[in-house]
Order: sequence, then C-alpha cells, then structure tokens
Amino acid sequence: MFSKACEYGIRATTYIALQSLEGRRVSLKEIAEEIDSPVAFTAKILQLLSKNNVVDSVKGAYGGFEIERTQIDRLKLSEIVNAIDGDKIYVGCGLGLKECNADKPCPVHDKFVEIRNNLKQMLENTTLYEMTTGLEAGLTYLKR
Amino acid sequence: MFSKACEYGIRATTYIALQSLEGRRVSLKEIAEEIDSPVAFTAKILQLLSKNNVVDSVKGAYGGFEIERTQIDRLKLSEIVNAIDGDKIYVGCGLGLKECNADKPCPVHDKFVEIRNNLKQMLENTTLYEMTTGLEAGLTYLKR
DNA sequence: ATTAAATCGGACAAATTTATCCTATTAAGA
DNA sequence: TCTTAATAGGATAAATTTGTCCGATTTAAT
Repeated sequence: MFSKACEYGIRATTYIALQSLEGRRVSLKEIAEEIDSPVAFTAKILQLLSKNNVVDSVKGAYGGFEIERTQIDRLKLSEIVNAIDGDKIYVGCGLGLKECNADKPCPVHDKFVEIRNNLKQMLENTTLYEMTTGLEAGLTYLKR
Repeated sequence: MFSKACEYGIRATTYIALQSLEGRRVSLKEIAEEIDSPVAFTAKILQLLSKNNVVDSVKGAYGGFEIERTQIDRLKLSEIVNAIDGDKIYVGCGLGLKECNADKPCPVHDKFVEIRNNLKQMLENTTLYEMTTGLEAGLTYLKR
C-alpha cells in the first residue's frame, strides 16, 4: 500500500509525537531504534518530513526531532503520507491507464474509486494524536 | 496499489477473455497493442499467468492465448492478482511491522484491516466475465 | 521436409526504490 | 575556543522492479 519510506515515516512521526507529548526531543538514533528502521535511511525520510513541516528538527548538540503540541492534534495521517509518497495513492487508475475517469473508465473504475475513497477518508480522519494514544497505554506498538 | 506487472496482467487477461468470448485466440503482439503495454514484458507476465492456469497458451503457428468460456465465468479478479503479486495486498501490516495482529497491533491496525477487507471482498467478488461486459458495449476501456 | 509464425525461457539492461557512507554544518557546554 | 553531539546533504551502493534481446522450441501450412 505505502512505500517502505512512507511506512518508516509514519512510524517515526508517531514516535516523535509520543515523546513530544512528554516534552522530550528525540535523536535520529533513538527513533531508528524504537521503530526498528535503518538509521541512515530514516535520516533521509526525516529530512523530507522536516522540509514539509511535518516534524521540527533542531541541529547541533542536544538537537533532535520534535513536534509542537498543537501540530500533534492537528496533523492528519494523510499529511504524513502526502509528504513522502505524494498523492499517488488517491490519484491514477487502478489498472494503470493514463486517462481513466467516469467518462472513459477502465473496467473496474467505479469499484476502485470506492475503495480509494474509503482509504482517503480514513487517512484524512486519523490524527497523529489519535495514533499515540494506544502507545502510551501499551495497547499498540511501533515495532515487532 | 498493484505492481505494473499486475496492472498489465489484469488488462491482458481481460482482453484475452473478451476475444475468447468471440472464439478468437489472440497473439502476444495483438494483446500488447490493444492494452498499450511493452511487448516483451507482457510476454513474461503472460508466461506467469499461463503457469498459474489463469490463461491458456498455445505454441506454434496460429498459436496465442485464450481462456475457456467456463473459466471466464469462474475466474475472480483476486486470482489474477494473486498469480502475479501474490497475497501481499491482503497480508502484512500497513506500517510494515513484521508481526502485527489484533493481539499486538500497530496504531492503525483496525483501520487498515477494514480497508483491506473491502479491497479483498471487491477482488473476490469481481469476475473476469463482469470485466468484459462494458468493453463490448464500448462503455469501458483497456488503454488511454 | 521446409518455412513461417508463434510462445518459452534465459541472460541482460535500465529505472526506481531502498539503504549506506562520509563530509559539512550547527549548537551546547567545558 | 575547543570538543562533542547532533542534523543536513551529496555521492554512492545494493536490491527490486521494470523492461529488452535473442536463441530454442513448437506447430500449422505449404
């Protein structure tokens, strides 16, 4: 569904949010350990998320990554995905046609539109804060 | 959603089915033209589909690809996808965790399960025959 | 038998995605 | 000011997916 980069990105962002809620700024190294991802690759993804204002980065000693509390409440899963994978999940034909719409549809156009609208709704309705709640309670996990 | 190989595979299979309904066996070259796909790559995919008994291949002069009428009615979109991409669309965690289930879920486990069940149901409920009906009527397309 | 038209299958090439490595830059603290 | 701990970013490598090429094999028709 998502690229590897996007999977790591969502997990990293969620971990940063979780720690930011406790006022802790976290380092790349800690993030990669806690979400079980390759360090250098995760660095690239965080760079991208930082440029897209999904996370805040602080350089130098005692630096790291953090997210403002208001952002944690506001950010939707869709914005994280969009920062890394763009809009290719929603857009484009399920069978790869360059041009596919209600006027000139592929044989499964309507069915795909429905599935993807569900996905889109889900991503746009899920907040970053919501993703952290189960983690605190030990009900959900970011590795294994 | 699907790999390029799978997109070509679905379109190729649908075109073969459409022609088989008229009793016409079709060549690789014709298929690639009609679905606008790279010929040699399409050949590889058809080999795979043939091995997985999704399509029948006939070697030699006047050979080509075809699908039995009973198979056209019986085959589900899920079987075509499975022959090429395997079950990775249904299986596996949306955030890439190796182990993710109701017992030890990722933060979006339940939401992803729902989306993917929708997708799974759709693929399992769509027959190959159904995919050809709009094509005959000029209501749906396999290229552009 | 020979030829021509077709798929099969192995080797290879290109493009994209995933991942690593190293140097530069930044900032805090001794 | 120097050292140390951090991110930034460019170059490169590995792995996967996508795509090409060509000879081998098969089969129908002549």
